[in-house]
This record gives sequence, C-alpha cells and structure tokens, in this order.
Amino acid sequence: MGSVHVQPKERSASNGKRRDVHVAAGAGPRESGDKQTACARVLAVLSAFAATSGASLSLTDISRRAGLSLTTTHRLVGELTEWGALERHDRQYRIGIRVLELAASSTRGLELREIAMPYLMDLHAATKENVHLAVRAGLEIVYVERLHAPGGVEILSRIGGRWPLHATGTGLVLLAHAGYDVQEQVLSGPLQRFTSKTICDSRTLRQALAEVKRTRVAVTDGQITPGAVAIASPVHGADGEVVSAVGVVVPSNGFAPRGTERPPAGGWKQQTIVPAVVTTARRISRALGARH
Amino acid sequence: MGSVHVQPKERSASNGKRRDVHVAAGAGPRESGDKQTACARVLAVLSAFAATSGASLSLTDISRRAGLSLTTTHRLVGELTEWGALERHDRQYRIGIRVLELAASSTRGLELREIAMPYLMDLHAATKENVHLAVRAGLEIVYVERLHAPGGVEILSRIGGRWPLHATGTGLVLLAHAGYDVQEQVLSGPLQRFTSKTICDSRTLRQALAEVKRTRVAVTDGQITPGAVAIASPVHGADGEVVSAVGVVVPSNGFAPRGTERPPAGGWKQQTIVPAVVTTARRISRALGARH
DNA sequence: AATGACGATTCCGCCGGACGGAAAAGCCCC
DNA sequence: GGGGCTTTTCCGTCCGGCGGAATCGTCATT
Repeated sequence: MGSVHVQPKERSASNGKRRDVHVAAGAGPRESGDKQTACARVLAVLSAFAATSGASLSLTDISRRAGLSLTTTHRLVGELTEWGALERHDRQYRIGIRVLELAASSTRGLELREIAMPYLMDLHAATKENVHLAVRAGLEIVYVERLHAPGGVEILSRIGGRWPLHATGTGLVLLAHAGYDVQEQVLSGPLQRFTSKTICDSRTLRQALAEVKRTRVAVTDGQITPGAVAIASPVHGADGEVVSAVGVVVPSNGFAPRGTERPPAGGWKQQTIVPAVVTTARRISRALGARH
Repeated sequence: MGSVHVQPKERSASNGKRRDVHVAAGAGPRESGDKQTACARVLAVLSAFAATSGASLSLTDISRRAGLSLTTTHRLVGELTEWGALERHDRQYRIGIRVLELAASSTRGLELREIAMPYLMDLHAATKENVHLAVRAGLEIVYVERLHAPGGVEILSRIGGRWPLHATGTGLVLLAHAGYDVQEQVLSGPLQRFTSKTICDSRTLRQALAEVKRTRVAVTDGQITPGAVAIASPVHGADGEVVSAVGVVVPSNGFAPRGTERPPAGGWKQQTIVPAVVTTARRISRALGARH
C-alpha cells in the first residue's frame, strides 16, 4: 500500500502509528464491531469471503475487505490455509472444504438437512417447484436447503442465504412461532419493501402472524418477487419447539411450471400444494422426534 | 514492559512457567501441531467440534479437547458465539449456522453441490441407491453431497465425512486422475484395510488406477462394506481438470434394493447403473463448463 | 532490456492485548 | 448446608502479534 501515496479517504489522516487505525477504513460493508482482538481478525478474514458469492479473493482483496494490514492478513491467511479453512489456487484464495466438515456437525444446519432431505425430495418430486428448508438466525432466515426447480420462479434463494423474516413464507412461519421479544423487534423495526405487495405495515403483519400461527401454514403472494406465491409450514423438534420451516414457491397463476394438468377449481396450488407442504413439515417433525 | 523494572533474577529463573506449558503436557488427544499462535487457538476451538459428530459441547469440554486453558477458551468461545460461528443453548455450544453461510461460498463445496444437484437427483431417482458426490482433500475424499437410499447399503458416508482414497469408488477415481506425487504418496504409504477385499497391495492398486483412468469408471466390490459395490466416474471442471467424482453404492447381488425387475444377463448394475453414473458425471461436467 | 506498477513475502523492533492463575459466583447432587 | 463441578470475572505479567519498510517476483508498457 502506498507509502507516500495519499489516500483520498480520511483514513490515513493522522498516520498515528497506532496499530488500530486500520479498522475504521470505509465503514466496511458489514462488520463494524471489530474489536481488534486477534480472534476478531481471524473472523474478519473469513467474513471477507462470506460477503461475496464469487468467493475467490487475492491476498490484497482479503486484506482490504477485512480491514487488516497486508502483513497480518498474510500471516492469518497462511495459518488458515494450512488448517484447511482456506484453499489456495495460484494467487486466489477460497473457502476450504474443512469448513464444510465443520458445517456438517451443525445441528441446525446440515444435520437438520440430512434428516429432512428425503421428505424434501418427495415434496420436490410431487410439486416440481422450488423447495426450501430454513431456520431462523436472529431477525433473518437462513436457507439450510433449497431444491431448485428449473422452470420455477425465484432463484434468489441459496443455501446459507439470508432474508428478512417478514417478507418470506418460511420467515413468516418462523416469526409467528418465535418468542415475543423477537416478534416485537421485527414489528417495531423498519420493514423492508421489495414489491408493492410486501407487508410493511406492522398492523397487517401482526394479523398475518396470528393467522399463520392459527392455521399452521403461511400463504403469501408476491412479497419479494411479483407473481410468486410462497407456501410454508413449521417443523417441530423433539422438544416441540419450532426449529425450522418448509416452504415452496410457486407461480401465482396456479399452474405447475412444467405444464401438467389444468388447475382444479380454487387453484391447483390451493388444492394440492398446501396440504403437501403441511404434510412434509409434519413428516420431518416426526423424523426429528416430535411426538406430534 | 517494565523497562525500569528490574526483575529479581531468581524469580524469573525459578518459575520457568512459560505460558505454553499447558500444550505439551500429555501429548494432547489429537491436535499436536498447536503452535500457540492466537489463530491456532481459535482453530483449535473449532476443531473440537469437528472431532465429534454429536456436536454439543460444554465450555469445559471444548477447553479439554482444544487443549486450552479454561480462561482462554471462555473468551474465544464468547467471541465466536457473538460472531455466529458457535451457538449457545443453555450450557451447550454447537457450530452455528454462520459456518453454513461460509461453506456455501466454497467453490469445491456447496457451490459444486448446487450445480450438480439436479443431476444427482435424477441419478438417485433412477437407481434408488446411495448417490455420492466427492472431492479430494489431500489423501482423502470428502463427501460434498450424499443422497440416501432408505433400503440401500452403507450409511457410513456423510456430508463432510472423510475416507481414504484407495478404499472408496469415488476415491479411486479421484486418485486415478490426481497428480503423480499424490498417487505416489498413497502408493508408498500404508493402505488401511477394512474388509478382506480391500485393495491394500500397491501393485494391485496401481493396476486398478490404470484401469480406472482408461475406462473412466471405477467398479469395486466390498472395499469397505462387504456386499457393497461402488461405481464412480470423474467430473471435470471448466479447465478440463477432474474436480470431483460421482458415485453410487449398490448391493452386490445386483438387485435394486426396492425389488424392481429381475436383473438382465450380466447383472442389473452392469447394464444400467454404470452408464447412468457415467452419464451423470458427464452432465455435471458440462454444467460446470467443461467443453467436452 | 529498462522501467514502472502492483502484489506477495520476509524482516524487524516495539508494545499492547492475550494469557494463565486465582478467586468468586452459580449450579447441582448427595 | 456442604462438597464438587462449571462458569465467570479480575488482574499483573509478558510474549507473540502487530505495522512499516524493504525485498522479491510477476506482469504490462515503452
């Protein structure tokens, strides 16, 4: 980095050779709470990869994104690579498969996925639509599994991807069964709008949540993608708590994407998909040990 | 530092208690390469979870497994939990879903899986057998995906799980297409035996590898589990390199587990499954951008 | 070939944060 | 209530992490 180079940003202003100045940088895209602890630096390196999907960064890229000096980055990346958290190809670094190994022992992640998979595949085979399995992480959902339907709508979802609770089918389900404090946090905060149909009013959202909790199924229309209907249902763990949600996303015209039969009265999705989703959720719950 | 502070000699001499004493101790259960760097300690904490599948540890458990003092563990676990790498429930810690988020941007991990998934599901639907997608990590394979067949054999495999190259179908494929040095390392090292049929002779293994490379398919019998035949084929990336392997495991009697038709002459698996696996591998290669 | 720009790597001295021990605070079971 | 165990906090020491600067390697331009 430029020794004499004058950075346009105020960053180098003082050049007080404190070893902490590097943090501020440009108010990084996400991580703002860097406490300059050694552990935080390691995590900052990993965060550099989480930020992007493209996931192939040079050492300098990592250094910039993590807000660390090149020297520090060099050393940390070296250690992480040796351990297997990163992989090096030429001059590009990527997340290593050892991370997958770790993720595999995540109870709410791949372990849950493992158990749910057969039922998700059945649901996918029956509907030919995008099938989702999601858990809640704070005020967002995280997709644990997604079975993609070639002709279906919305390829926005992605394993490990995060979305707001109020705008997704699975999110509504998880929010409806979440604790009071979680609901209040979402209801009191700003509700991001994606389409004209997105529920951004706390009153409406509150009603929707009550309805979802009562009927044990969420059916929403065009909350994120116009013309896409989301249908979701809760999955219970062994202790009865809602641990996850299963959902599908179908075109709102009610037809299956790969033209099958014509929809019956009331719409194909209403007649078939809703019960299918509910049944799938129940089967997974049972497989998890829920007494039902 | 106490520049002016004059340390009484005997003091520093007597207590030679360098802060590293804890490491060596009793030749820790696993990790021996701890270099007592801060980064290594963070990774040691994570390794504590990778060691077990059960994946639910108390603070003291983590401390023991990682070979760190309780104080250090307490602080690191706190930071990791705040970041999302760990999740706390009551007094038990688990791997957090943020790790899944990281793993999702692993090119050789979930990204590969994402692309391959439709073809794997087709193969699974056609064969009703255990379907595997694996990559090579050093001298082992790591399963990136596994579609489980309820009636099938071998539930030993597991996403993120590791197995030797010489004893698995996908491993043979990956080894056959690996570099010379990798092959020599395996051939010169001890070859772990699982069954009486496991190839543990370097001569035989060398021949098998040549055959696999020539035919572009591996068919092995009872290498790990008696009565289980593994069939695997290589997947090529955009640059033509072998990046992965697809495989299925079927009972050696040649019947599909869920009694379908009787096997044709030569065995059902030979007639149907081998071409199916090869075709699947080719389709995935094409989806990855292999010109072929 | 010389030059310049950029990234990766190594070296080095300083110092502040990480470390372990000790003690306190919970927690549970007998 | 006491004893054993785990978790949490406090604190002084000190050593390993830190950034800067220098070096090496690799391209692209002239």
